[in-house]
Amino acid sequence: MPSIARERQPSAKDVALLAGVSTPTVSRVFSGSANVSPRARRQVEAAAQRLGYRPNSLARALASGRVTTIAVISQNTARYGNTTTIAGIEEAARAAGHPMVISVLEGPDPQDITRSLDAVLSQQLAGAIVLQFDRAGRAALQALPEDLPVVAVSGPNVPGRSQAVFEEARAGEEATRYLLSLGHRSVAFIAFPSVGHVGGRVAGWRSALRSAGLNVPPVIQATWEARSSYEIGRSLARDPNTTAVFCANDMLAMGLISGLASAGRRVPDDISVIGFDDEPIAEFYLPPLTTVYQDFAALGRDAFGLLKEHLDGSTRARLVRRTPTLVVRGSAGPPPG
Amino acid sequence: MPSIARERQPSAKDVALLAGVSTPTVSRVFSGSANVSPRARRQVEAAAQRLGYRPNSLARALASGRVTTIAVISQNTARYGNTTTIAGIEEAARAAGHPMVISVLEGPDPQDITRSLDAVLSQQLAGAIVLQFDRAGRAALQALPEDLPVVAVSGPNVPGRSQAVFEEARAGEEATRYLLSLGHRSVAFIAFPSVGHVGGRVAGWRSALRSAGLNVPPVIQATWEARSSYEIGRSLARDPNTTAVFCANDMLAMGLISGLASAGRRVPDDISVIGFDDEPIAEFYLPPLTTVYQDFAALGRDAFGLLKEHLDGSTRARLVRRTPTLVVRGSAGPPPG
DNA sequence: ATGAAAGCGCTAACAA
DNA sequence: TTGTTAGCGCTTTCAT
Repeated sequence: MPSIARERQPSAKDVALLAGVSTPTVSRVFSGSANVSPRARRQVEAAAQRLGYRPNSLARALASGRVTTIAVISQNTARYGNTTTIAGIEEAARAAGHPMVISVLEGPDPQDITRSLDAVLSQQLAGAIVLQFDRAGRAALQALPEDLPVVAVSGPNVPGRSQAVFEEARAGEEATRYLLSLGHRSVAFIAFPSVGHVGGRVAGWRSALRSAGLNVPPVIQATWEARSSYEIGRSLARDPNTTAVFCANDMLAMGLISGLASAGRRVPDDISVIGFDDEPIAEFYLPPLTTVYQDFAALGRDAFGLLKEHLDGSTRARLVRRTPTLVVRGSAGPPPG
Repeated sequence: MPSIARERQPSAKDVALLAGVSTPTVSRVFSGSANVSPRARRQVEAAAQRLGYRPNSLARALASGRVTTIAVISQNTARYGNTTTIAGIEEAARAAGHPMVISVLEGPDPQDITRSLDAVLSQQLAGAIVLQFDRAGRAALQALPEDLPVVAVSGPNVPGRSQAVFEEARAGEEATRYLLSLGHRSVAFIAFPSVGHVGGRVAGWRSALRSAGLNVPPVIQATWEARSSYEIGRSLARDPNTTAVFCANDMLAMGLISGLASAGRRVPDDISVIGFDDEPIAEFYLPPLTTVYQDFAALGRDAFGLLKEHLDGSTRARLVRRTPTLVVRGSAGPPPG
């Protein structure tokens, strides 16, 4: 465990000495206590300024038992949804004065989880936000101490914990119905790896198909990589029965369209494709992607808001929902012929 | 500054009591000291296990004066390059046992910088990595204490500090020469907002044009948003003289192509476009984007490696370079006619 | 190899 | 309003 010792920073004692007061007074000034004479306050502030004093937050947390650091626990931080959600959390946390550490889970195995969590828990957290976009998130959620304030983001329901989610099922239904309304007789679904439950998007797709009295075809399984749906596109190109595909996210939708194109099939003329997420690039894809917008940054802010309620003493688990919205652009149209 | 008090966690004292040893012995066991009898070690480990003891890293850092947390300082965390670089840093830091906090700069104004930095510096950092993809990074770099181990990533040269960079100029030159070799008589350049110095990509573009004895047209200024290059595309569509465009990143390239398409101009038939970064989607864009690959994750790992050298005692500032590589796909071809 | 004592920089409880 | 004293949970001497 490496580290280096650096030039000593000024302490409250140094400031106290220079200001001609005691350390607790310095402490009072910096913790915003009212009970300080204007004179003492002035002197302390001047001294602190001169020395470049900054309270040591470690010592502070240790002495007071109050800790403000929150952790964001996630398996992948680079994918669009994760990234944007984390940025939303960070923004809200920063505004509320909470430092944020990021803890990346190496995988869904119990050992990985335990190791990652041990590392972050030794840090004395005020609370944690767990991203359940991946499978590891679920496992982590269960391994976290009961009495630690925790909020889950997305994923399956977590009894007893606050949670911020999108109403994916509704959106999935809407997207599927939209495709149906265009005249398609069936809609295929391409899924990314399951998060350990029936995702809302799939559920919505199924239910829309069923309410329309249609058969529910088997889910087409992809990975998280656009390449996987590219390959799927190449084989789907040979299947004249498939006229509409609903993809679990934009990356898969774009990979699919690209694969389709490489096999000579055009979107939306030959086949319609809908994505999910509305990544910034979706609007500028060719064709512009019809997709479902989700405000990930707001989801992240929601999550922090929920955590904050617990930090402020609430013990009630709350569920906050956000509604994704269908964005109609150019990748879906009527079936050919 | 909110926070909550939770159930007391077991301390070294509790473990010591249960194990029938003193606290220092517990400390020795957990800090991997050799001078512990096998018997004591066993008892301590058993007791710790039973109590679920985890050393308090705050107290540890405070008592030892050794601190391991590193900070990543950046203005934007959501853009592709930033995200991926941060993931690379995180990966390397995690492997080396260093917790990582993320500190987002609100803007390039001195007050913003000071505020953000104060918050993160009060946390007793072992070191920091500053992302200079944005302007704020530069300012932050200068505001950081001299004696804090710091490494800069990308951006202009920083005397006295270690730095991990891409050889952008070389790559920019190569991309431009490639366009020229296709038969284009000139190449336009679309830039994102300047980071306060002449970016390597622009420099490379200029130098390639000059060596070919060509005029250097004015840089076309865009924002970070694809929409801005989309608009540029719409107006460029009316200009028959422009047959090749080099974009400072893939987002701008895709926005441009989309804008061009909306005005009826096709890529690469009517006009050639090259991007920079090779985002995962670039390969699946239509047309597949010819671009310059940069291994951001490796850049992040490089940066941490550099920081680690300083944490291990080195005071020598080192520069680590990585070579981007041209990836030829379908968005650039010979000029029309 | 181990324990007693001191101290990291701060805040809390109390007294004045 | 202010200072004194004690203590947060750990590590570090320094004895033994």
